[in-house]
Amino acid sequence: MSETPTHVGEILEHIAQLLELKGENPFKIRAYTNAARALESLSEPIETIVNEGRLGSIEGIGKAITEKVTELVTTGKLPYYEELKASFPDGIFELFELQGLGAKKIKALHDQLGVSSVEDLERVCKEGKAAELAGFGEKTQVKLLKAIEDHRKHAGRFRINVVAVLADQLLSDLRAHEAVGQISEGGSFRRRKETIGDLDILVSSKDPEEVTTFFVHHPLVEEVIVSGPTKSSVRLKDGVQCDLRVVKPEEFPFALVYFTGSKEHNIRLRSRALDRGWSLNEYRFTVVGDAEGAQQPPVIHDEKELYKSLGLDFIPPELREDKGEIAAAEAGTLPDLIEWSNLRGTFHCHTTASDGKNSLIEMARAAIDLGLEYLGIADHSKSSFQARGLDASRLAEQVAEIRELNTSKEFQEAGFRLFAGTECDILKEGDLDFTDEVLATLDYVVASAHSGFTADEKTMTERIIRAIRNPHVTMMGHLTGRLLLSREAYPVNIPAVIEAAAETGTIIEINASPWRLDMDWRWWPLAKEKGVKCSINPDAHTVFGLQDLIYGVGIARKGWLTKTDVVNCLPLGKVEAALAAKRLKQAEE
DNA sequence: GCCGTTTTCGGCCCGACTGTTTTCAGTCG
Repeated sequence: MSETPTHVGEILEHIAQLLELKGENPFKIRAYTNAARALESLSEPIETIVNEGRLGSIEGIGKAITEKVTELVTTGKLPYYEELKASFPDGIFELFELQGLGAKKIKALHDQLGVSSVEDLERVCKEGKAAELAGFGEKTQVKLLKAIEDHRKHAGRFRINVVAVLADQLLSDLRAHEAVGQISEGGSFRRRKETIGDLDILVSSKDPEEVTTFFVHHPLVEEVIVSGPTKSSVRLKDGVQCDLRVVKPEEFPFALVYFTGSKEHNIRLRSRALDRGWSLNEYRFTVVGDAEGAQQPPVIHDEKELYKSLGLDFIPPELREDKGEIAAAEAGTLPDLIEWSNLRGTFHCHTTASDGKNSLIEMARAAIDLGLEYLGIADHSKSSFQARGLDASRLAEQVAEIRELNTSKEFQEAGFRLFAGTECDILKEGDLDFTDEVLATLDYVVASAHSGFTADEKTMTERIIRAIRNPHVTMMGHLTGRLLLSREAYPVNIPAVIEAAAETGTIIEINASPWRLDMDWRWWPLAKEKGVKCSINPDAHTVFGLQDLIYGVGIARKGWLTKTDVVNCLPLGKVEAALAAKRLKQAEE
């Protein structure tokens, strides 16, 4: 069983928590936390890095942690961790997930009341014992019970579409308020992460209390968690937590950078500021040390000027993940990221022929309304029984219908075109659900796996690569099969798949459904480096589903992609050749 | 435990809010 990066990262995170419980040096604790983060943002298998002895060259991983991770990856065990863990029960880690509960309090609860799980904590709180501990009180006890309830009700994160709806409403209502000056979303939502923990909103105002009052009384707010003069937290409908910060107008750019994060990105900016003799916080630059000789920081009006003052080009929020964006901004080599307006069409949509809710013509008209020049239809193939997958004859009927529609006056006048495709199941062994003769009648083919998810990594990878080697497979659909917050990805060696895609000229999809956002943004820089093209596909099952494309654009941006990396930025006149390129190439070879 | 051109010691990002205190510790982001 191989150690996934997340698994190793999780163990380092646990070590940090255990050291905290033991009251260790805070900086040692931070070192483990930093190392855990560093490993979680890797874009290649950790085994490779360990085997090639490159672990120590990752920033935040030094001699001691290199040894421990190497031991863990090569032997599957880490005695140091086992020993630390021996003094505390396994349930202790879940306690760290409760709001308002940290290491100090967990330790007090454990040592004095024998609390070793969330259930234990619930019991001692109900018995009134928690309130008797030093530093605890009645209010703390009530808050802990509430935290347990919240944890059970809405543990975890939210898909981006859930947060987007709330954000749109709140931002537009706040924007209309007279006391609100500048306003922006922040946090992981602004960075367009695949899932969002909470929604951050930043406002500038000369009357912070007025804005805060308006905010905590907004109809979407179900509960106020904390509320101070400049900072408040509420629980919205659907359980999403939302934090509002109100700052002075001149503080806004500093606060916006600060609250957009990521934390790692901010730490880099701060140390860059220190190099220039300035301390950077969420409000301003301050000259540090003996001001003699230190240069005065410039006056900052917006984020762009802030980055410029640190010798950097403006870094789009999606890139602020400490994955090389600072170095690129310094060198002036940041990519010109793809934008929504660059999309000219899209592929991989469903209709009522399989499991979609709208007909062919309804989907086409919705695409025209969105301003698209073309739409690729890819209904399920016959093995997807549950989705009413099409067999060869139903597919042939649909192809005929598409060809017919393309000659219609309506399409001609709109300069619009449908492409006939399929979302063809990858069967066991990597065979496809249609014969090559059938596939050859289509404009393009999306190949996806919808079954056999329990196969091991080697089998799954071979299956997918075999499908990729078929000359008719234009693009790979939702590469890992993950359903965010619901179903884990099946194991697949992504670098190997990227390699095969590069070799064969196979496109890889960004499935833009907020449930998938697959292939993950962390892999796109590698794919781009290898020359693999991307297609941003909505996997739409309704006319509204086409709008999910916007989330796919966010993920493409996070993956450093430009419009030249994305095939559906090509105009109608050129995209056909891009779809045919692989078949031609393989025919020549 | 990590890091480094003031480099092998002595730093390590910084501030808001809450509750329990009576000036501050704990937690969070």
